[in-house]
Amino acid sequence: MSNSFDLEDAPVAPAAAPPYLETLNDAQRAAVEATEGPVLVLAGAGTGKTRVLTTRLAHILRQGKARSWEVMAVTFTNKAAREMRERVAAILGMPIEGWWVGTFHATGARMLRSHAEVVGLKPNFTILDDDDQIRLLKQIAAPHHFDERRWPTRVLMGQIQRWKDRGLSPAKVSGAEGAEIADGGLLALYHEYQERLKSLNAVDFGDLLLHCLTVFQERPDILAQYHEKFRYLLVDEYQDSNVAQYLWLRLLAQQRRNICCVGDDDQSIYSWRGAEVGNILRFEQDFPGARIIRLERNYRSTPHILAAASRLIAHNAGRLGKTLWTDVGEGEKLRVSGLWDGEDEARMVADEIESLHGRRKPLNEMAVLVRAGFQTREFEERLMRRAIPYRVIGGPRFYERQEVRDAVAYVRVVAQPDDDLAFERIVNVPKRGLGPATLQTLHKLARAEGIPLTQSTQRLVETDELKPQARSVLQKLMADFDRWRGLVGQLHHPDLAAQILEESGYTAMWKSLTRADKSLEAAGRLDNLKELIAAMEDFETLEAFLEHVSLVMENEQSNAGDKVTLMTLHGAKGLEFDTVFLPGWEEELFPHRRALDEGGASALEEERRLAYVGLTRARERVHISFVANRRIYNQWQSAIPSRFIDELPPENVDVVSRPGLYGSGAGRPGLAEAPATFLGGRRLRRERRDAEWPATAGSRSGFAPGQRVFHQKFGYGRITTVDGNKLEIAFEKAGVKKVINSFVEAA
DNA sequence: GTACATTCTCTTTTT
DNA sequence: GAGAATGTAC
Repeated sequence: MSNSFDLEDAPVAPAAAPPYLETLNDAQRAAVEATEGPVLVLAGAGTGKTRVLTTRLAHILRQGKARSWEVMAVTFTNKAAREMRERVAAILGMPIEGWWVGTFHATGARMLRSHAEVVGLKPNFTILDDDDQIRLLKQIAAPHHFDERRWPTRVLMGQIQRWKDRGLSPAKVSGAEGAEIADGGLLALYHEYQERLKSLNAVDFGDLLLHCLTVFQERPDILAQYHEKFRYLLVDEYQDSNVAQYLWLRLLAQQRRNICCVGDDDQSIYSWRGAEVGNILRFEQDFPGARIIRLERNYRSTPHILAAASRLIAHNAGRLGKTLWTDVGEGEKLRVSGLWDGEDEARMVADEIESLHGRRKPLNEMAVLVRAGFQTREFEERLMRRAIPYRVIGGPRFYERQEVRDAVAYVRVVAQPDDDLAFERIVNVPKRGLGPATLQTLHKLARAEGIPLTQSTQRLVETDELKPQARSVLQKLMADFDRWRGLVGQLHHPDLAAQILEESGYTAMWKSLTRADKSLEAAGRLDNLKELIAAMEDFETLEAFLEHVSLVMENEQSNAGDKVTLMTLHGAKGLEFDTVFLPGWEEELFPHRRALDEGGASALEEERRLAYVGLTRARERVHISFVANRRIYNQWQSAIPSRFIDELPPENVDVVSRPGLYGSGAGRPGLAEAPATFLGGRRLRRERRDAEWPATAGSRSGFAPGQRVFHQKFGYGRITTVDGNKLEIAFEKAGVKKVINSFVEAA
């Protein structure tokens, strides 16, 4: 239908420049007006990226270059997608229908629903969440007897995920690489996992794009339809795209080549999830003749903040390079505080917040940005005690909460009887006296006959295979499900959901928790269930609701009121605040030790980009802090300031370290001058804490103290001493052991 | 066979 | 201080 559409049919473009263009600077305007051909917009932090993106989209529609259903815009978060919709509609002054603006995953799902049969699925396939994935893989892996210690299911899942991120279906994983991991066992598992998903009529998140690639490759005619349909492609946060997303985009863009990617290589912080900075660095090669437009004028931060961020990020190699500038006035220097411990730090932040608030600064304009989620706790406690309102972004998300997932599973079993994973989740919730043995029986029949669990259960209930008690309980449950299914379409779906939760005994289960310490929690859970049911009102059908749940894991919490924001640095990307607190700038925490252990030098650069993201969130004030003593689950550890502190330009920073505390931060001679910060940092660490520290990746032959290793019998550990071919290793589970180096391999 | 209590690990970032 | 894997009591 859209195929018949021609440019000639479009409304004639107005002669004068539309008003929305006039407030843009030259670079921004160029990025908006360069509609034809491939364009890469390198948008530094605070340079008006979203503005350009939305104006460009509005411009394309307003100029009549395409109808709304002929543009596709992809983002990474639902929030970004929503914002894009709203802002474009605002510019154009009308709501826009039928266009493809959404996350990569939602867009992939939308396409895949139309062509599911090409990859052997039915259009109503279910989308598994993380938890389902892990449980499924665990099931599949069980008979293979993987060494749990060496290959925890999470790790296996992670590797499969990474293959998917790289666009590799099981058949495409190279033999060599497949054989590398668990002697090829994982690749076999990957095959099996995909088979199992297909038989469940389910996909995981990675499949949403991976299957699209397969569809495009096997059915050029389908791809051609999309070429015809989409005249313009827009991509947000391109630096975070993975290989699968890149391939997907390239296939879609290859015909018309009207693709515009916006991103900032300095803000690439998702490589651990498969993102490839290479995608943005390589754009020109991928799309010959591409135009590169740099947005370098920063509208957000003071010169001090910009200078500090720029100096810090300059320590990274392999950047495309941008020079951010601003013409706003000086402002305050960054403050770096050294404190005694985490409590001290939280108190300082709370003091500071109170003082700013006393000077009429809104709490909404203050944020505490941490490296890892658990760090928010200390601040929460302190803010609560001071009665300073706050909100925590991230954390346990609404649709990930146990009670919400249980409730959704009930609804899923009703709407999609073949959904084994949902069925399994709730057969024995609330407790119905069904244990592993009974489940085993259900599974056995299902597998033998190749039927879903609901069917095998139905059959077994009619026999004497099960124990009488299990049989009667399941009989009732199956009858309940039948009844509820009969009500689909009859009853308004939120009411049906409420009825299901009531009659299944699920709500009663929480209500019965009357123990003092649990009753508050139970009340919260019941509230969440109510909220879930209320949320269903927004959807036409049960199916539409379930799709939403699968794709939108975000917590749309009410953000009303003046509150301080607490969140991770990752969560803060794209946001801005007048005042930003950056606590926990200590080695091992930031940069995080795990990141360094696993990713070496490139991970260090990513940690640095994370620091850069943190700094550039601030408009007026940045307050960095580190502590000398940090309690990592019941043990006190002494900590040293992050190397990133030494990478800040002294002239833009005020150090307010408490006297007598170890490390005064920026400007310390010796540290700042060390050629490679890595080296400097390490020498320092050696003095302080001897053998516990990780060696950098790439120690030469043999083993070195501090190195992380794996031992067949003892699992993972860290070398403490090396004596010829004898090693002493502190194992994570087995304690300290002496072993011969040939029994050990680098982890 | 199930349900509950006790032990033990491990804590990065998430569409 | 939480989750899972294990052990123990019905």
